[in-house]
Amino acid sequence: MPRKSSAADAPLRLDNQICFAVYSAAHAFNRVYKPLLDRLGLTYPQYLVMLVLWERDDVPVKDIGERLFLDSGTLTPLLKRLEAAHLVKRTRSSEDERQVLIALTAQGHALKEKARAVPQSILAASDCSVSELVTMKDEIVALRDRLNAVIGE
Amino acid sequence: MPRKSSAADAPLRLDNQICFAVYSAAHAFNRVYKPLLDRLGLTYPQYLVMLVLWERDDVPVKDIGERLFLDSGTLTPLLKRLEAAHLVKRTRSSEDERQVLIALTAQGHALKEKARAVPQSILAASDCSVSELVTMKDEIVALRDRLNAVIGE
DNA sequence: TCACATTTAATTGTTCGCAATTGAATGTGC
DNA sequence: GCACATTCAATTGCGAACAATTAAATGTGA
Repeated sequence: MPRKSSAADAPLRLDNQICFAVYSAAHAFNRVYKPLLDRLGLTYPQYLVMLVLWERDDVPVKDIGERLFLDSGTLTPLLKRLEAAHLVKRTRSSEDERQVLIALTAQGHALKEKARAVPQSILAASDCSVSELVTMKDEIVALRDRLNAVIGE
Repeated sequence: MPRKSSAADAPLRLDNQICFAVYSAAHAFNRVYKPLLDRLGLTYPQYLVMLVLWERDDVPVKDIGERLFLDSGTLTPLLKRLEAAHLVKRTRSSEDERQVLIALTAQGHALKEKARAVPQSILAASDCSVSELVTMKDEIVALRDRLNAVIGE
C-alpha cells in the first residue's frame, strides 16, 4: 500500500483539476469585486442581475434565470432584496398571471452610472491585456457551453 | 436619455464579463459533477477537501483552507459532515491544542478508489483535448493568482 | 513572570445555489 | 367545454461561502 505519490494518482491531484482552477478563480473574482460592489450596495449575484436589467428592463424572472443559469429558488429571494433596496419593482404580468415582471426603478437606472467604475477596476486587478482576457473569456464560455450541453444530454 | 445599446455600455454588458464566464463555468462544472459525486455521497466542496486529504493526511484545518482558499467558517461545518459520514476523524493536536487535525478513516481512504472514475467522466464531458484543458487551466490559475495578489494589496 | 498580541477553530448571521414540492395560470386534446 | 399536462414563481430544506465575533492556546516583550 504505497502512500507516496504515484503517477496513477495524477488525475486526482488538486492542482491538475481545471474545475478547481475555475472554482477558485470564481472565488477570487468575488473577493476582488466585494469592496467595489459594497459601494453600490450590491452583492456579486445581485450585480449580475442588474447587468441583465441594465441591458433590458421589464422582463420575467425566467428570462433573467436563463441568462444567468439560475432558477427561481435563487432569484426570488434575491429579487425581493433588490426590491427592498428600491432598485427594482416586481409586478405580476397582466397577460400571463404566472409571470412576474422585473422593472428597474429610477434608482435602479441611476445606479448604472456608478457601476461604470467597476469593470475598469477589475481590468486593472486582473493585470492582463484586454485581448488576452477576451480570448480567455471566449475559451471559458465555450467550455461552459460544452458542459451545459452534456447536462441536457 | 438613450435606452438603446451604445458603445459606452460595452464594459457593462454581461457577455463581455470574464468574471461571469468564470462564474457560470463553475456552476456548469458543479452540475456535471453532481450526479458523479452523488454516487460517492459527496458534494463538490467536500470532494475538493477529500482530494486534499488523499494527497496528504493528518493536516490541520488551516492547511486545507490555504489549499482551497476557504476559511474555518466554511470548513468547520463541512468537516463535521464528513465526520458524520465516517470519512474523516477530527482530533485536537496534542502539541498545539488550538489546531484540529483531520485524518482519513479507512472508509475515507477506500473512497479514493471509487473516485478514480470521476476525472475521466469530466474529461469526456468537457469534450476537449487534455492539452487544451491543461493550457486553459494554467491560464485560469495565473489569472486567479494575480487576482489574489491584489486582495493582499 | 506577566501583560499583551497572535494564532486557530468555532460560532453566528446573511446571502447564494439548487433539488423538490406546491399552487396558480395557461395551453392542449378529445 | 373539460380533464390533463405544462409552465411559472414561490416555498422549504440543506449545504456552501464569508464577515464578524468569540474563546482558548500559544508566543513575545518588558
